[in-house]
Amino acid sequence: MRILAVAQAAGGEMKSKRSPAPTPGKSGPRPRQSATLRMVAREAGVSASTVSRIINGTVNVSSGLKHAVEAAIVKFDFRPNASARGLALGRTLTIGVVAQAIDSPFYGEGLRGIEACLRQRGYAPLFMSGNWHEEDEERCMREFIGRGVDGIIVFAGRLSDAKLKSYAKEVSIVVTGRRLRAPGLFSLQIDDRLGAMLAVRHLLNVGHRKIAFINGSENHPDAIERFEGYKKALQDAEIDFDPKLVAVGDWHEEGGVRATLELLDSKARFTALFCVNDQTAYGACLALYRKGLSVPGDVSVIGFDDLPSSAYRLPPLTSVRQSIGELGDRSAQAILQLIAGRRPRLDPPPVELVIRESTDRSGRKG
Amino acid sequence: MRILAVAQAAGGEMKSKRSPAPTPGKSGPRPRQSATLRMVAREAGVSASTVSRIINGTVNVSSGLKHAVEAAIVKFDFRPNASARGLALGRTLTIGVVAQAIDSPFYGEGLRGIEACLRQRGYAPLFMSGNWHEEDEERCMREFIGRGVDGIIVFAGRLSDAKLKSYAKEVSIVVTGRRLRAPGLFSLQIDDRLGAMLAVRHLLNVGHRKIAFINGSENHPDAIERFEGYKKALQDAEIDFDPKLVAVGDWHEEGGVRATLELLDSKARFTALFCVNDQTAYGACLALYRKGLSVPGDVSVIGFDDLPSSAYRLPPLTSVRQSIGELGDRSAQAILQLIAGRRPRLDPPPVELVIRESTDRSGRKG
DNA sequence: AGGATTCCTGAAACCGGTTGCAAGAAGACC
DNA sequence: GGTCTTCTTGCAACCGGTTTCAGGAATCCT
Repeated sequence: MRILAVAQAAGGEMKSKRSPAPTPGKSGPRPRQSATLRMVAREAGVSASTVSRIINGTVNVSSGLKHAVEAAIVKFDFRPNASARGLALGRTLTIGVVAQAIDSPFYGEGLRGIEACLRQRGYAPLFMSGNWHEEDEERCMREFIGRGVDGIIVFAGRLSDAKLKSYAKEVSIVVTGRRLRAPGLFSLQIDDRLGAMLAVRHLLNVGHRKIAFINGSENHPDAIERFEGYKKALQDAEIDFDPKLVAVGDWHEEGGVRATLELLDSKARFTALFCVNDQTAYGACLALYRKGLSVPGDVSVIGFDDLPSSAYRLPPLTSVRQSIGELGDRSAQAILQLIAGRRPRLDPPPVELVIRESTDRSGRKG
Repeated sequence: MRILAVAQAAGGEMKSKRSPAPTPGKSGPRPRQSATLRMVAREAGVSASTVSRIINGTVNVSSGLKHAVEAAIVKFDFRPNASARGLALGRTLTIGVVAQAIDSPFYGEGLRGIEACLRQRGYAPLFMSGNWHEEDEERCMREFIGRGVDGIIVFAGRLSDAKLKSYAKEVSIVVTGRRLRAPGLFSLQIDDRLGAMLAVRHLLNVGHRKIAFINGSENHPDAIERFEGYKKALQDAEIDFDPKLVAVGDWHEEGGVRATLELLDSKARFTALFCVNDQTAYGACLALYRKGLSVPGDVSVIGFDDLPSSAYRLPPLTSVRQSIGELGDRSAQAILQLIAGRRPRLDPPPVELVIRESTDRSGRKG
């Protein structure tokens, strides 16, 4: 009799004291009665632990039971509850990703790389945008930590180094776009300086001497590095740096338009224009077009990033390729290694010049 | 004595039988000893339930305890464990989002709208890409359900209606890009047909009679609707539909290039070109340029989507604006309403023509 | 003042997987 | 056949919040 009672209790037919409604919504969502581990166990006539072990392959189980359990799993279309598993394991198989904007060819490509790599390993990315505000980024970080992500990738973020190091005490972090060393943290940086030098050297090689530069925001690390590269390449060619040939945009098309108009309105003369990124170059081309100048006839234009659509611009844009997708992929690899307790040994993807049709021999205005 | 023992056990100072290592990795990740509810409770000298109630504002708590608890929360920088909460509540405050590609101006904009709306309500989006494969999308759906997302947004997906309806039995679903009714499912569709008609009517208004069309994939619902709109507008203008003026691309720039070259190589003559989306139009412009044709001098080109960068093309592209960000925002609203058990009553954002410089009066070849 | 409410708070039972421990079964060996 | 291993398997105790239930205090009523 007692045994029967126990079996009944274990059977789960018994009513729980708690309200059985899964969610207490007003008119209430649909039932959503997904199968649980114990239901599968009962169906297969084994204990919950056995089912768990079969699913995870933790230890050997006799093939008879195995088949029965597998049949039950299929029958119920059972999928383990991720929250429960996360709670028990202390891992969520989720990686937080902070980007500045999801809609942006630049970030989009990086996120694709991250997602592809993570998914392959059973992880999923949780994305949030920082919207170019440090406070927003910080909110993302706290949200991620609260959600118990296993690691965080900060893709070209603005958080201060100190803040990042501090967060790295709580969770593994990979950050791109800066060089930073700290326990639990790994950084992956494209060689922006070299990329900028490649761009300017190319312009020099085809005969340009008056090369203007449109920067992104002035204090952004990437911007600083690219500006440095620009100056260094000029210096190597023994050309004096002229501050009047520099304007500041905003990393977007609109800033490129504005900065280009500024340059054209100033007395400064130039035959080539190096833009801090492709979107800025798009704006620059439009501004030049509006002023009746042709690219590359009157002014050669070169960008940085080599966004997918740059190959389809009119004219196709010469640019410095930094494989952002690849950078995303490596960031993902790095975070997984970091989580596994290993020290990542990964180089950032290389930069290379992609010559298309927006740059040409020094034009008539030279 | 017994009481003491109990207090000790509740105190948590006692060693657990289980391994205390949070994660059994090889050299082991960092400790990650985040505070728990009970630690906070002990610090404040109250029970765990009281802390939980204060955090959630479930019921009133005397202000003395409240202050003590709040101080303890700050002291430990306590953030409730999302897995545990998800397990207890049966909700994860996470919405799965299936898109075809994260890197794509089109999807990017939609995802931004979704994220902005969800975040505001305390939800976070879990993104996965379907990569234009139905099997991939299905994998996403299963993954999401396994992770216990509270709802899923399928952004312009390929899953069959039947599959979607079936998934909708397990979880709330919002799908864009098709018209579909089912319990637990809500669909939001841009009026593609009308958009296409607006585009073609504009071309007709400025005098074009030979209007070619480049489609996306032939069987995609959006493509079908836009094609229908194209034919309807021609019919309204009493112009015979000519299948030789239709080519098929792939929604991307490359397909636009190929299809345009096909059209040019065929004997068919046309003075205007309506492309199924902006990316296709970008490719078309490049192909025309390669063939020495000017836009809009020789051929007028019009796109669909009005991607942000279309305003910065050379020439700036005339397009049909469908506010994809807005569509994302409304999808997010809809899924939250669905989850709350309410029936969403939302219209898709309107389509409108944005006239720029890639379309002009019928050219010389007319 | 005494009894009936109402309010606050803690103990304990969940949510659904995972896993240490030990008992029982099966196989190995003398 | 008996003893020692080695496997397989179930029980129960976790993971960390949430919530029901009930006890005790405070408040209200006549």
